[in-house]
Amino acid sequence: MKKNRPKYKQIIDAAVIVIAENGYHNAQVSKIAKQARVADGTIYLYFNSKEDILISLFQEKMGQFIEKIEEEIAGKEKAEEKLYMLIEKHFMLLAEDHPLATVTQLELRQSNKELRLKINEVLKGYLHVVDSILQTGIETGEFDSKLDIRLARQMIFGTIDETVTTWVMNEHKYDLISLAPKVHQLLLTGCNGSQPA
Amino acid sequence: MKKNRPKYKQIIDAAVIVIAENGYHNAQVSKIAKQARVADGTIYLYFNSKEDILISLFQEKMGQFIEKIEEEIAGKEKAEEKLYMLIEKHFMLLAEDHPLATVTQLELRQSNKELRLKINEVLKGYLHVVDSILQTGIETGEFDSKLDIRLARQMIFGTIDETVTTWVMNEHKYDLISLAPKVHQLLLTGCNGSQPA
Amino acid sequence: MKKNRPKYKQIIDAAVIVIAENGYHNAQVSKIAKQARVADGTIYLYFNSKEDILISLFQEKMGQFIEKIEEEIAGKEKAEEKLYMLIEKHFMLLAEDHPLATVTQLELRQSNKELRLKINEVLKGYLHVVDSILQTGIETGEFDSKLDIRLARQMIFGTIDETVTTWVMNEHKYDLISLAPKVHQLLLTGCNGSQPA
Amino acid sequence: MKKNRPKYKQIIDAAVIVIAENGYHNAQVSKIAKQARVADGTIYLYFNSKEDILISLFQEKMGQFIEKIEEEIAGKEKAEEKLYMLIEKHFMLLAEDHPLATVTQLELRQSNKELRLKINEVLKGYLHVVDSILQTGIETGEFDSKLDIRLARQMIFGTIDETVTTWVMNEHKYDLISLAPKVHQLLLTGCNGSQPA
DNA sequence: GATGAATGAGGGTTCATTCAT
DNA sequence: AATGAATGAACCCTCATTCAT
Repeated sequence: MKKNRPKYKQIIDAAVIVIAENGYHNAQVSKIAKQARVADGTIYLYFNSKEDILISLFQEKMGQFIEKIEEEIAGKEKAEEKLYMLIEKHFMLLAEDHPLATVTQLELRQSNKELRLKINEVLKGYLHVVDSILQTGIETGEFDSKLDIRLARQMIFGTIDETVTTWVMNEHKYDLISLAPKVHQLLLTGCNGSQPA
Repeated sequence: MKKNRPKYKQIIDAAVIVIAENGYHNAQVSKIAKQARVADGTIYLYFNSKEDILISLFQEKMGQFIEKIEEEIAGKEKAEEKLYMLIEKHFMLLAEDHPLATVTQLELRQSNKELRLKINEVLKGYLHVVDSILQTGIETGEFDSKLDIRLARQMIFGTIDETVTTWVMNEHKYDLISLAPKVHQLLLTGCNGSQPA
Repeated sequence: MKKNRPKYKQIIDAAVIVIAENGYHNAQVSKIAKQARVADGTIYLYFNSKEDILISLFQEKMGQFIEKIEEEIAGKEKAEEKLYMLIEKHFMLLAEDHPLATVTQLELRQSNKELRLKINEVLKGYLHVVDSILQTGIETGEFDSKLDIRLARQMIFGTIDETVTTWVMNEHKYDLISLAPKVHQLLLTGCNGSQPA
Repeated sequence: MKKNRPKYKQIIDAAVIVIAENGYHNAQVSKIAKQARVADGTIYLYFNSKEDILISLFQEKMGQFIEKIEEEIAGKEKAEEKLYMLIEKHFMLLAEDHPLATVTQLELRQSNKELRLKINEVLKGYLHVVDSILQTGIETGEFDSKLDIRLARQMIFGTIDETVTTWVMNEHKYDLISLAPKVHQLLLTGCNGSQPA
């Protein structure tokens, strides 16, 4: 299995650094190879194409990302708490890895439509987590039973994503994690609907 | 003034179509010229560079976009109504111009960081409109006075944007405009906070 | 006759200035037109092509150049004096028109082989003047009767030309005209051969 | 070291041939690559730009040129003999490589001012050789002690250069080398001044 | 497995020239 | 005669990918 060989991760980590430092359009394969301390040709022993590196990067990183969030959420019972953990962990994981945040929020979005569709495939895992939180909330009666799950999911993802992107655009110059409570509050009331608290 | 000559708009409209059909990275200047029925060199009588076409495209289209929304909003008094018009008009304008929707939601985001920063400059006009709605709502007592305007703005823009992007990603195959009431409802309760209605 | 219409000279003078200021490769037709205060298209009422401007420029300027030198020389009897006037006048005419000097010594030499051959055609007029001086010198006994006229001519032209080019390369920062006596002395002894003075 | 790999010389030799055959302005990189039997991109593994090819070409060829002349001169004691060897070797080296002669005398002079300045840098090596001959001549008493070295150097270089250029312009149709004795004679008396031989 | 030299297709831009007004 | 907007051919360079070693 190629994914278990040390150079596989080595190349992906190199790609994150190179893209964060140089931008998507200046992240040539040869730069990634140099950063990973392998020969250009070696890249192609582990990946089929440059695009494959980027998809794998996203899968690998987003996979860990979702796993960690799921662990965090599993321990909570109420949807409200789960939502809070989702937001906080999301912010934390990106706040502690600036290059990754830059790559996922800005650089990887410069890829072509085809690649973005594949990335969206990976994102579905994240959206399932959001859905399950909403489902829990409806079952526990925390959320309005008439809540449109698809729209609520778009609101939650859209708001969190926009918040992180704005933070990255502002060059990480304020504290992202401390925004979690307010974002949580905003989204929560959105999901509550007009029902009494 | 170059912007008033017919070929200026002709080229921008051609650019929207070519980018929508071929994707950002396959939108060669020569293709845009052919679509606009002008010679390649003519492009450079109206624009300084390919990037300049894209920035102008965004400014031109987004400028009209914001203008139309502002007209719509001006007639309403309550923040709630203004917010509704913002969402509905936003959806309508993009629903009636699929190529433009594809270009603004997917393709133009593939541009490099520098171009994206310029695009953000243009977007500020939109965000000001959102801010003024929020301000109105706080003044009329419709919204929670402790509302964090920056976060609320990010929620509103993030949600609307994500909703449109998802619709585009799904190849416009369901009706976007009819989502307006529910999105409105979601965002409204988010802004209301826990105060009684 | 096109050459007598005022715009003809106007364009040629503009060309000299534009080439001197911008260099041969940055002397676009549109720049020359702007400098001459005519429309781009007007150029082509007076010249067949850009190359034609350059050839005409050289013919016009070099024609006057040779005329002036011939006038100066006609008044002298001895070859030695004629040679001195040739050198001094050559230096003077270029020293008093720096843009022309830059254009003829540096910029016009960047033209293609074909143009250079045409320029050489024009130069023949100058070389005939040199030849006639040499002829005079041989007839008066001032110069060695076994002198190879072609080589002597190349020495005279080559030395004068190289001296001017070096002066232009050094940005005209020393006095060219005052070099005339020494250059004259050098060339004269070269022509004298080993015969007693 | 790139300069020692076989393709480096291969490309430079191809450039000489392509420029000689097509002229400076028709010597596209792709033509040079084809002549050198390498891919276009390979050129850029050895040179930074097209201009870099030309500078390297001149340095490489002129470097060998000067070296060979120096070897020849070192064996002679009298300035007169050294001068003769300079002229003869200069003529010989160009007479036996027509493409190189065409390139150095005609084509490379069409380059822009910046490139020409770099070429002049290389030419200084040649001029130093001329200077050292003049110095020798003054020390041995062969040349007039009041000789202006700068002007004499310009005469020598200008005469030789003009002689070669004229020969190239006439498509090498007469024998260049056999002109050496007469050119030598001309330049020698120029340097002798009026002193007795 | 690993290397890195070699490949070659692809595109934004310039500018001499034309021609309808 | 004069204009200047429009034309479109031409070219240097980059970089993802390959393959002989």
